[in-house]
Amino acid sequence: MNKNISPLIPFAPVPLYNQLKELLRAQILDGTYPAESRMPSESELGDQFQVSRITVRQALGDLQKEGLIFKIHGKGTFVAKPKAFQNVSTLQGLAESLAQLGHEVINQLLSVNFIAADARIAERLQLNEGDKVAEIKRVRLINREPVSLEISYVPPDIGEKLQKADLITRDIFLIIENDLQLNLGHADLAIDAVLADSELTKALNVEEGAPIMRIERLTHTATGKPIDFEFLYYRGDAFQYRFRIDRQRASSQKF
Amino acid sequence: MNKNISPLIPFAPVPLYNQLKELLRAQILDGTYPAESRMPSESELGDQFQVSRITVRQALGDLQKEGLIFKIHGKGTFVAKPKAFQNVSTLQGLAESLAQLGHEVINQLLSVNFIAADARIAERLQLNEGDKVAEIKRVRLINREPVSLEISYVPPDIGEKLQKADLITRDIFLIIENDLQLNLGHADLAIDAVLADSELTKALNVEEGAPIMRIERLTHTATGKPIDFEFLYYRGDAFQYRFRIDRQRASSQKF
DNA sequence: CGCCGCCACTTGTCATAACAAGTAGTAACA
DNA sequence: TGTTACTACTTGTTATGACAAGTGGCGGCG
Repeated sequence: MNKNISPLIPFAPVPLYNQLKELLRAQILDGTYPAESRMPSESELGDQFQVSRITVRQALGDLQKEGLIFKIHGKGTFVAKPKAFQNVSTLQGLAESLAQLGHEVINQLLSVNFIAADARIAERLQLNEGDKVAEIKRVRLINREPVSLEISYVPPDIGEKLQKADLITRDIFLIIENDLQLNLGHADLAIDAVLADSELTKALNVEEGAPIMRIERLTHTATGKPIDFEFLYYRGDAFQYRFRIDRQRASSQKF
Repeated sequence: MNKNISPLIPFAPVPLYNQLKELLRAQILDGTYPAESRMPSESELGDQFQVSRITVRQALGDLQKEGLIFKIHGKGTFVAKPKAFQNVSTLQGLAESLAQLGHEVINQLLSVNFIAADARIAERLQLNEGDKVAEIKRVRLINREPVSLEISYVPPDIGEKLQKADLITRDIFLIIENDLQLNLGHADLAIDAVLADSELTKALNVEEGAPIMRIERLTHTATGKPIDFEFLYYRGDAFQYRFRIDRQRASSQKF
């Protein structure tokens, strides 16, 4: 019954927080801490492994970056569900194709405003015209060059929580699924091409009238409730390549 | 001449480290700290803005995550070059298409070994057979499911530095370009299909004989020196889609 | 001249401590 | 009964301090 003896070795070549991180990762994967369950508090973990809270936070922070756990201020630390969002991936794929190895991808938060929903937004989110919605504007930078402007409309309660989350480095869907405890279901998309207006010229650093690809995306929860209505504007000249999606052939083909 | 008055406001609704992060980001972008230059040390920044080193490190850590700066242990903190790696992106693109919004992508470090180069590795890296090379094995997990095994061979000096870097959360090309100060040039690739052997079955959690797509990639520095020879093994069933790359057409096309 | 060791400086790790802020349950009060 | 206020818990932020470890320069010694 020596389970309480700390397996963490001080002064080892591996930092304490790394040892703790791997230990906790193993415990999460082997079911010691099941999905959705609350983990011990930071202080408890510190007592248990005889390390300071700073060390615990460093380990937990890394695990959160990996998506294995998530935290809620004032409540605790929880194990994330292994499931992830499946549906829009292939559509987003065509936008993200440039964001590959070696490219830095940064999200820049332009604004978060609470406005009255116009007819179209209200209809999509199943609200009444004039109801308050949160409008989040973000610019995605690849190689420090703006490539897309993303304008999202979400119900005000969701908007407030998103506002407090880390919209710059964390993925918006991860935040919705984990921190907000909502399961995402499907998304409807429409794609067309437009010309850059004044807002787009400023945000994307293109000339007025430049070709812009617009993606309209309405994301639903697993229960079918629309939760996130967005417009994604991509610079046309950021797409040097177009992809055609073919159903899988056997294998072996050269370029 | 009030430039030395700290613009950071304690007790503001925005945390100090966030204010500092944005301030430094602005200074980097406006050229106060040019690319490649060394920034003030953490202690100096702390003195300058009257905050503790922990706060400075939190701000710098976030900026490093964004790829704006990089640190070298014992030397200092440096501004990253805006430039990024261009060439292999489209090739990698076909592998990463699943790793889109809402999918958690984790790199798991299996092993780092220093071994004697066999004939093929030696030839590719322009070494002599039997010379020591570093072998790095990583598994890429998407949605907590293993999808690819990546085996990289690099010269031993590079390998040692990579070993000390954060291979789990940071991109290997970013580390090579920034921390190691090497400019990447082009990459040669070959793609074929193989059957899973015992190592692959274990690493990728597939059955023996399952179809595996293999990508052989030799990455060169800007000066043409081969620096990274890798085998990327992707689960065949992880590729529901195949892409064909076409040169850009004007715009506007439907799916 | 070349090598080695010391020293100053840097980032990395870790402890202790305090208070802010969010959450939730409970007790007191109207 | 309902609402408010308090309290105990959590994570978030920040300070101070210390030592480890990596880098590079400088000086001394062979």
